Amino acid sequence: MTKDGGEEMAATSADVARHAGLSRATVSQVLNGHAHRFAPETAQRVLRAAEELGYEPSVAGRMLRRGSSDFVIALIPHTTFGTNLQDIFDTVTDVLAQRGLTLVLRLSAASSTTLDRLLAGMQPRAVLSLQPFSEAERRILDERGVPGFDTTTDGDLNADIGRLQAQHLVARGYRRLAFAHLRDSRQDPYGASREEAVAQVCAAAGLPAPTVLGLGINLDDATQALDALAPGYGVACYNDDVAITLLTAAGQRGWNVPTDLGLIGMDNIPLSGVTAPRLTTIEYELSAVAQNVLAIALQALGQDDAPTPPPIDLRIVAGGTA
Amino acid sequence: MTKDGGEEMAATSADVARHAGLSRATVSQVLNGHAHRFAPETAQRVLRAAEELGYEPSVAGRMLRRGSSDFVIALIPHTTFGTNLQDIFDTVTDVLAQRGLTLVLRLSAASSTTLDRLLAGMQPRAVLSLQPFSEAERRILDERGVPGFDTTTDGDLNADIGRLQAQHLVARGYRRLAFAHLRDSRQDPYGASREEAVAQVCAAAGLPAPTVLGLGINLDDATQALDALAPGYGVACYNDDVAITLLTAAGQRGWNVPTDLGLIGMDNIPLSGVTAPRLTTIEYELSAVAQNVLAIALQALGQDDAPTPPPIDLRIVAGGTA
DNA sequence: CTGAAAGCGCTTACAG
DNA sequence: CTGAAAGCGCTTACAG
Repeated sequence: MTKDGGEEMAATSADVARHAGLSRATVSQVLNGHAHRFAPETAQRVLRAAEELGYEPSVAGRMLRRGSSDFVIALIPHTTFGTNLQDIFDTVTDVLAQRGLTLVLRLSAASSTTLDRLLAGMQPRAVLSLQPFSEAERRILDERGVPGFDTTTDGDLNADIGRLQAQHLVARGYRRLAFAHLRDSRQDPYGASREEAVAQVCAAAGLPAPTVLGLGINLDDATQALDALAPGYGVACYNDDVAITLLTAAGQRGWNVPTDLGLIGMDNIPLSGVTAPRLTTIEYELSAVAQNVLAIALQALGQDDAPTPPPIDLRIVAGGTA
Repeated sequence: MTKDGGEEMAATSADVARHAGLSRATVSQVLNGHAHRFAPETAQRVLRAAEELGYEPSVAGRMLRRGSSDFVIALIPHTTFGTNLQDIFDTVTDVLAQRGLTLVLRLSAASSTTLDRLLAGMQPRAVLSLQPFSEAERRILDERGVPGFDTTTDGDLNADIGRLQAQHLVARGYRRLAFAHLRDSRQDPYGASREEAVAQVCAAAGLPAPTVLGLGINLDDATQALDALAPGYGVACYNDDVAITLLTAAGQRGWNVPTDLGLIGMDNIPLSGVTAPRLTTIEYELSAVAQNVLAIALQALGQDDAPTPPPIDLRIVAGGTA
C-alpha cells in the first residue's frame, strides 16, 4: 500500500509515447479510434506500447479536457429486489463497457444535495433510474444539464403491472378487488401507479372501486388486513412477500385460497414456488427493464449503434392462489 | 438538455475568485480548511461567493492535481440481501460525506479487467467489500496501490456465523449436524467459511463431521436433500430461503420440526416470521458490518477522527424450528 | 496576509 | 502522416 511498495506508477500517455518513440498527440489519436489517420505501422507501435505498459487513460485528465466523464450513474431504488442486483445490471455494465462507459451505482434517495454534488463532481453522461425521478431529482438533473432516464420514459411499466394483476383476478371471477400495499412506503415506490391501474380495471369492468390495504410482513398486520375484506375478494399484492403473508394469515383463519380469497403476487421470488398452493404471481426480467432504460438513454445520447429497447414482457406465473 | 437550455455553466474556482475579488489560490485555501491563514473577512468573502454561485469543485481538476480522488468504492456481493442496500449503506454514505468523500457502489464479480479499469480511472482512496476479496482482486488492488478492506480484515465474520449456528444446534441436543449450501455457488460467497466453522464445532463436541448438502430454492431439491439425512439431524442453513424450503419439504414428508429435524436459518428475513413454526435464525445488522469495514478503512487511511468499529453482534432469533 | 506560477494527464485544433 | 502548443480546473510550494 506504500507508493514504493513495489507496484509501478501507473503509465501515462507520455510514457506510452516515449516507449513507442512517438508524440503524445499520436498516442491519443490512435487510442481514440483515429488510427486510420496514421501509418498502420505507427498505429501498431502505439497499441503495442500501450499494451506492454498496461496503460489505462486517466479519467481525470480526460474529464477535465472533455468537460464530461465516461461515467453513467444508475440510481438504485429503495427496495429489496427478488433478483440479484448483479443479474439486473450485468448486461447494462457490458453494453456500456463496450462503448468505453463505466457504470456506477448510486443509492437513490439520500438528500438531493448529495445528488447535486455527485453530478457536479462526476459529470456523468447520463443518469438512469429504475424508478421514476422525484420532482427534486428532475430539477437537479435539468440544472446540471445531465440527461436523466427512468422507467416512465417509455410508458408506465407499473401501470401495466397493476393492470395485469387486476385483469387476471377479474378473469378468474373475482367481483371485488383489493390492492395490498407494503406498509413501509419507503419500500413501496411503485405502489401508487399500480393501485391506480387496478382501480381503472375495476371501473372498466363495472366493479366497485378496489379496497386499499397496507401491511407489513407479519401475521398481525395480515390478519387485520383480512378483517377489512369478506370472502370472495381478489387481492393484487404489491409483491410476493405481501402475498405470502396474506396466504398464511388466510390459512390460519380457515379461509380457503383461492375459493374464499384470491391472491396474486408480483416478482416470482424463489420462495413463491414453495408455498401451498403455489403462489400465482407475475414474473418479468428486471434486467430487461434496466436494458430498456439504457437503450433509450443511448438512443437519446445519439449513439448510432444503440441497442433497440428490449420489450418488457410481464408473464403470469400460474399458481393455485388465484 | 442542451447546453444553452437555460442551466448556467457550472461555476469554477476562477468564477468564485472573480466574484469575491480575490485570487484562485485564496479561494482554494479557504475552501480546503485553511481559512485560518486569512483575514476572517477574506474568508467570509470567499464563502459567500461560493455559496452564491452554487460552486462545487470539479472532481476532475482535483483528482488530476492530487493524484487521487475523493471516491470510495464499495463492492457489492453477488447475493440477494434480506435487507435494503439503502439501509446497509446509509450510514456509510453519511460518514464519508462528512469527510468530503463520496461513496460509489460497484458490483463485485464482473471481470477483474473491469476492476482494474475502474481503479485506474477513478483512483479511489479505498475499496471496501462486504465479502472477502478474491485472489485476483487482491492482486489488482496491490498493483494499483489502492488499499482494500473486506470482512476478513477484522476477524472472520462468516466463521462466527457458522459457529453460532452449530453451537445452537448442539445446545438443543442435535447429535448429527448438516450444513445446507445454496446450490448456485455464485450466490454462496460465504458458504465455505461457515461450513468449516460448523465442522470445527462438531469436532470440538466430539460429533461426526457434518453432512454437506446443496440445494436450490425449490421442493424437489429440498426433498432430495432430506433423503441424505435421517430423523434427528440439525441443519445449519446458508440462509432463510434455504431453511424455509427445507421446512416446507419436511412438512410434506411428515417429519416434525423441530423433533425430527432441526433447522436454523440466517438473516431473519421478514418471511421467516410468517412460517409455522416461526423459523429459528440468526439476525445481525449488515449495516454494522459495512460500518465496521468503513471504520477500519478510515483508521488505516490515517483519519484521526475515524469512528470506532461498531461491534457486530449476531443474535439468535428464537423460533420453533431448532 | 495574499497572489503569480507551475503542473497533474489528456485531447484537439493547428502547423508543418 | 506526425508533432508542438494550448488549456480544461485545481492546489501547493513559493515569493512578496
